[in-house]
Amino acid sequence: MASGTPKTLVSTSLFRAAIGPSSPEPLSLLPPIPSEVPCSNVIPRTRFLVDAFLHAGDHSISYFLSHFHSDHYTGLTPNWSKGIIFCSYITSRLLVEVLKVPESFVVSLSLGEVVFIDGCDVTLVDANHCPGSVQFLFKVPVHDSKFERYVYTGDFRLCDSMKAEPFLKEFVGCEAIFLDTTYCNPKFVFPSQEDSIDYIVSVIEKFGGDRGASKGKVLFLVATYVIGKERILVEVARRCSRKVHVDSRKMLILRILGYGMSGLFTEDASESSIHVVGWNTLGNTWPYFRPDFIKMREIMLERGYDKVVGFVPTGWTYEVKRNKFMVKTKESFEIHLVPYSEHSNYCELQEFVKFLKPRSIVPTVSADVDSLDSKHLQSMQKHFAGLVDETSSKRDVLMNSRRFSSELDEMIEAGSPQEIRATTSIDASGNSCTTPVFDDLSIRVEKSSQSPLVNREAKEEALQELGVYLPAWVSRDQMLELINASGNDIIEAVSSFYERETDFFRQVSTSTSLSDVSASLITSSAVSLSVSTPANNNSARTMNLFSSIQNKVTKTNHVKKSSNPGKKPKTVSVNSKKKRKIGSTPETLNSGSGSRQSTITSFFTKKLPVSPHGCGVGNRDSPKH
DNA sequence: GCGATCAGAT
DNA sequence: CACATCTGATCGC
Repeated sequence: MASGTPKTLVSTSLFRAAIGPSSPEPLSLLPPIPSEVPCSNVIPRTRFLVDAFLHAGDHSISYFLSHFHSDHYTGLTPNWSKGIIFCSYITSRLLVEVLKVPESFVVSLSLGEVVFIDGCDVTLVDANHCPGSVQFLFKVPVHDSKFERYVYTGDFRLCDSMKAEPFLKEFVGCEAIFLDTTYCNPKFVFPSQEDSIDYIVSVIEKFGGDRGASKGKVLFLVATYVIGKERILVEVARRCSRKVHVDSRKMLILRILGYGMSGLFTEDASESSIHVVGWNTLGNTWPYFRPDFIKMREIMLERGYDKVVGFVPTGWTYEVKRNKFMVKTKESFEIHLVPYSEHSNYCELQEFVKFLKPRSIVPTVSADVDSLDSKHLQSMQKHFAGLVDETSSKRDVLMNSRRFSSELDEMIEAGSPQEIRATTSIDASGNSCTTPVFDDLSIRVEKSSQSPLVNREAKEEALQELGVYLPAWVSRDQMLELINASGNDIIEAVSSFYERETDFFRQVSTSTSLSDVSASLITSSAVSLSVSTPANNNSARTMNLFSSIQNKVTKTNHVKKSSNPGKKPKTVSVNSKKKRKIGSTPETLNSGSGSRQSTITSFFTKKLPVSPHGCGVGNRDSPKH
């Protein structure tokens, strides 16, 4: 199929082709989209579902997958038959070869190519997340030859090339952006990927010399998960001029990703002293990073080295110090926590929104609509400023939403003298997504005739802003101090606050037993910041940042002591975890017999024919219609 | 027994 | 809670 000319695809016809002569009903006659499908996964005015395969059903026949991470593709099985899955080429290969999704249901689209699907123009642009990750641009017709434009970022990390992307530019001022809000909080300020890679390379080179053969004394370990953060490996291999050792699992994935012939990787451990290890090999990251020096020693002895230097590239860290990388050391082991992220950080999210100037924002992360009841929502909205809780996903959604909308006040734009005012509208829970227009979690940004912000109100604004991100017990005076000390830089202020908290937590946690931690934390947090904690605040409220840690600790202890070995005492209301009935399609087309969730593990346990030069897999042409 | 889904661990 | 993944238990037929 020639490239260049825009393709025209109609999902229904593809679907028919895929499932045979018994054609489905016209789109308009499909059943309504069930209300339990989160709005953050449905493109308004369409039947398009994005990254929502657990919600697949008769109501939709066009599905989109932004990237190949399990939390986005769950629901896809070898028996998939509910509709066409649109994704990037790399993702399509992974779907077919790893998950064994029937190839006839997978359609890969090229980046930057406008495709006509079910009456809508759809374009893929790179998401700079993991290999194969894309953002979807939907141009949905409404009436009078007008369109609504939607950007679905999937998981993404902003980069310069993204802002230069012409297709994305055409979506400036779009109706809504479905945004990856994973790190939508100023406390997450991590450096650019380049800086992080620079750091890793510099550490490796600091130890210099012993490259190549088995004589190497220093073993370097890089923790990654199955797919993602390959750029670190590629860059390290390239810039350190040596191969990176991976096991056969990782190598198979890398082949599918197109690195098979790069010569950057080897399965022969003796060829390299830089080895890739599994995500949890070097330690656990929760609730704070605890290195596993025992395992490191095992690996060191096993592989015949004298010293081990590990890298854990993670975006999830309480380490908020900028330009500083945490290093854990013991004997001949050291682990570098490198704040490497494949999600956009707070500043980048701001920048992206500023760039796109959307009319509304729909958070796609932590938007657990099922568990958001209207009462809770409304009360949170009402007491919003005081209810910020870093650890609550429900609140995060609101907070981030709110955050963005107020952010828009400043960001949206420059030239325009008119103020843009944001309103967060939260509907009653019964709101159905059948007409997938915005409700629940989306924020409408509307024009208003109010006067612009007056300068002298700036301080107050900043204060409120800051209040959103700090625990409720921080006093107004303290916030003022933080603001002043940071030169009115909100992010700096939040950052320095959490820096102190984190430092303190670390001190305490290394010098006391677990059961003492929570008590110490409460006391010392108050002390360290000279906070006059209101007596009527309960402790959970008081210890905001670490409340979850605290809960975890106490809960764990409690469980151990109490007679409740099997089950974790959940306080979540039963009905909030209602079972969602996925519409089971009567058409059990092509379903052979061996139907079972194909996992990556099962993929790897099979012996795949490996081509002589390790490049045979995944080299086919894109399965165009 | 089997597949789909969830809870928990890693 | 959680950057993602996998195992085993449980649910439902």
